Amino acid sequence: MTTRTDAPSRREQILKEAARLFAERGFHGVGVDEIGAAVGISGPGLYRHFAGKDAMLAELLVGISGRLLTGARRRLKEAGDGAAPAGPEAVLDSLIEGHIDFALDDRPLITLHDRELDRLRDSDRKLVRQLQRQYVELWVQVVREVYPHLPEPAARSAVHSVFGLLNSTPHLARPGALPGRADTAALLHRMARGAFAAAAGAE
Amino acid sequence: MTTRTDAPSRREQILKEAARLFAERGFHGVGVDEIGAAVGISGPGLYRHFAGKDAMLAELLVGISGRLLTGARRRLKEAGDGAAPAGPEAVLDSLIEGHIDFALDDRPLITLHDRELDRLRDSDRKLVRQLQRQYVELWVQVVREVYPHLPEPAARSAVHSVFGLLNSTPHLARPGALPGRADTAALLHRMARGAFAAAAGAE
DNA sequence: CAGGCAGGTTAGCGGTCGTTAACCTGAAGG
DNA sequence: CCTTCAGGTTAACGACCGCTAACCTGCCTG
Repeated sequence: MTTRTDAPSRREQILKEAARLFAERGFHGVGVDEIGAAVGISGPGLYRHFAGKDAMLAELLVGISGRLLTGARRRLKEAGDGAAPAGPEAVLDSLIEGHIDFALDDRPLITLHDRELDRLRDSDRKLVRQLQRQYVELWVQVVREVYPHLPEPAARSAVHSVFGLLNSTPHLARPGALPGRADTAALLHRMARGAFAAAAGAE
Repeated sequence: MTTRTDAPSRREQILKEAARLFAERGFHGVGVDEIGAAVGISGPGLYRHFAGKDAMLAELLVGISGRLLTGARRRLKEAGDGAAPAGPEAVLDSLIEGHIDFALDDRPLITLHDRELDRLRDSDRKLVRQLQRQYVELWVQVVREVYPHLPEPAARSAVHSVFGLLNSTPHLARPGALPGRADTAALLHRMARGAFAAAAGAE
């Protein structure tokens, strides 16, 4: 059978370029003509695929938040399966690894994720915030299993701060001039664990 | 003599409100009429104080980068003075403390600092980037004094990541619902030190 | 008291931008 | 072969926005 699931399908092509442009110059800083030009069509042709410029941003942000959350849930469940369920430390490592993969592979989306949220319609913004909140709470629970005496507010602050740390990848040198992906991922992972440990240390 | 250095001087008032609005809705998302309204005058009255909207953003970003850098240099020098010069660990703590103070006191500026840089004229952008680079290099040097066996590229990445961690404060709950300023500062400080230690740990 | 100037005001211009309207075209289907 | 339709095109509209022009006004100063 010839089902080609890898077809980039124009729609996804548009979303990818739009994400890049929005991340580079901000939502209001990019015109629809530019987005069209980036995929080889021009201006209003985009309206055959999306209801409007807002709809592109909405689909991007909902998609990001959703994928982050479902990925985290999958990792949590996988850790719980198996004959010997993994300890909370392994689950935390898995969450960190997943977030790093995302931050390294989809830099533009990471940038958009906490930058253009306020440009959404109320309903979309609520949805995205809800997904984000669930993602955070999932992390908070795991962190508190690893460090049981860390109070919940401190754990939540720590999670947000570690997100800030992991999401700093867009600032880490433009092309591949830096120490290779694997090394960067390892460094970020170590720092995240170190930050959590220190958060739980003196409190 | 009657020199009142505390006069909020309209100009600073405008800058403060502009910073808040830019941080909330993005540079392109805010109109000059809104900025004017925020300080009680309306629209074009701003042009008595600034050459244009771009000039406000430029002054904000140059000001931030400059204050961060001069603050860090001052702390470095103060540590070197005195009969018993402070060790590198104390200097690093001082840098972290200064950055946290800034992040907690000027949230809108922190947000603008790495978000709207590309909206500047070439000359201003170069200046800001140069100031930022010097600030980063200053941190890198101090970090490498504390952890001498940490290679420079890793140290630079670690510094950027810690900035991401410290600059996450805008995401930490809107009003003062969270655990008080001092506790937040202490938590961030601990996490930053833990992250650096972990960065130097396995490499 | 005259004059200048700092610091406002409103009206309006010129450009840009998101969106719609109207039209075109090539490929698939009966 | 005719129709249909997905996926484009260009033209143009309406709104908005940054900025300028022209004018006003109270305060300081000689």
